[in-house]
Amino acid sequence: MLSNLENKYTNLSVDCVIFGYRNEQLNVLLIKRKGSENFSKEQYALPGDLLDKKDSLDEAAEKILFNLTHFKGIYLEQFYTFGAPRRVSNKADREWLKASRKIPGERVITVAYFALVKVEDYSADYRSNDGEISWTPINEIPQLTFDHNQIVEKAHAYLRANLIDKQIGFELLPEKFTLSELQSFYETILNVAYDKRNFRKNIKSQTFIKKLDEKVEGQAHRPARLYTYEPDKQ
Amino acid sequence: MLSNLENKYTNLSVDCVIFGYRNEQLNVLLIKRKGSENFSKEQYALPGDLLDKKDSLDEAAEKILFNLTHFKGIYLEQFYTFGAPRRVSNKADREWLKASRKIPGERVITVAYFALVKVEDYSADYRSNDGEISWTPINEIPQLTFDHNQIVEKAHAYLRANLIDKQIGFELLPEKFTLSELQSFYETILNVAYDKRNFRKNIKSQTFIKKLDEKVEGQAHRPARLYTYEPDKQ
DNA sequence: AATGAAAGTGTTAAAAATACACTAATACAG
DNA sequence: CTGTATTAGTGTATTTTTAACACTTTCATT
Repeated sequence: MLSNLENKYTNLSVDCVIFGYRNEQLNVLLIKRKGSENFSKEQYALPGDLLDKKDSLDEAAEKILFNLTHFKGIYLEQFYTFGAPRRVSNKADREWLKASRKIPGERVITVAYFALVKVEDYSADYRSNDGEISWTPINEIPQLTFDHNQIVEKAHAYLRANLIDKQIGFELLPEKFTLSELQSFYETILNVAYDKRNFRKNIKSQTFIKKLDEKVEGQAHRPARLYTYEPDKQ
Repeated sequence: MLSNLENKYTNLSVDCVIFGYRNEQLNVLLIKRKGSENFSKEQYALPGDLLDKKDSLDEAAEKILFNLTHFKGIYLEQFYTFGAPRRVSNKADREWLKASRKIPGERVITVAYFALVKVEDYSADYRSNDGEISWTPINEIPQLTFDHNQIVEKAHAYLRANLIDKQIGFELLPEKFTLSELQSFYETILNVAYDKRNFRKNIKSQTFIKKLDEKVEGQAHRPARLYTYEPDKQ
């Protein structure tokens, strides 16, 4: 089910770094490409596609995301455009390009997007046309095709830099969370440690975090109160 | 002296929002296009060009900047890529494209850069191939071609958001400045007011602002001490 | 010598950030 | 049903940072 080349730019693509939080770790969605006739080794890549001539950049990113997750309305933001002339340089990358719908040899400029999904909402059943997709902890990311490692790195830096100010962390957390979970989440992603009482004092001063009348059940210790994120309207 | 079309992408350009600080105001460098045969009204635009197939994005931006200012080593940063399919939509823009080296009708995606120059270093004698260039106060920017107004707006927001944290303000100020100038500079760009004593106390606690043994001369009042910016090495 | 004009300076109060240790609620094992 | 293990939840005192506020100094000009 290859795309019609005529409708696509051959030198412009959109790639997505899709973050999810699971098992107390930040994860990235990667595609495992199957080996081709000419090139049998497996390779990992970011989900992406050549830009359709009809689409805006945002639309292209939304489509990539929808094709993988069948979700709409996910947090999505453009963060950087990569275009070194020798992006497509190594042999394996060229082989794969030859075997796929892209034109080998030409330099491709890619507009990189940054998506945040709540993994528990996400059904991992979907497969990309390009291969299997899987969550990979950010610290265990293998060598990726092209300059995708560099793209992930920049996305990661962007996430950290904006996690608190832009309140985007809540796009990664489930609807309902305990304060311990929230603290551990920030600590993991920012690689810092917070004092429990100060953290909670701080959270309680923020109007956009609402205490619910619900508690976690079924744990062999004191049940934790649940909270939810409600962005301030105005 | 039109560029050779064969060496350029027809659907990818780089545009620069070049900021300067003069007359106590933030200014942007604009190009005034002369009217063409078919279209006589003057138009203003950001400096930019189609991407050369050999250049990286950063190199392309450097070239645009060098052609205008004959300076190298200027602060330059990519900040966003614009690519709505209908970017090139209005009649005037199409006329100009037809009259210039670009291909009319095709959608152009532009990678926007953000440059900061010290205007007193900059010789305004140079002319672009596209027309006269001139500093324009940010509050007096006319309607620009394509979506350039939107690009300027986003660059402006980016400048404000990063002015203090990234210490980029010093790229706009002269080498030596007084604390009153520095205060007024921040107040102008951020549209805030600072208390003089608190501002100075704050500045003096920052290691990267060095007091010089020099004072401003020739003013009919107490001469102000000069300071300079020295980024912390490490 | 007097005037005008901007430069320069310190203290106090309020707010925010930090450090720190015990009690409470539940499931489970015995 | 009692005790234990485990995580949730809570308050106060100290330090640091930010904010408010008005007068004196230094020069050029008349």
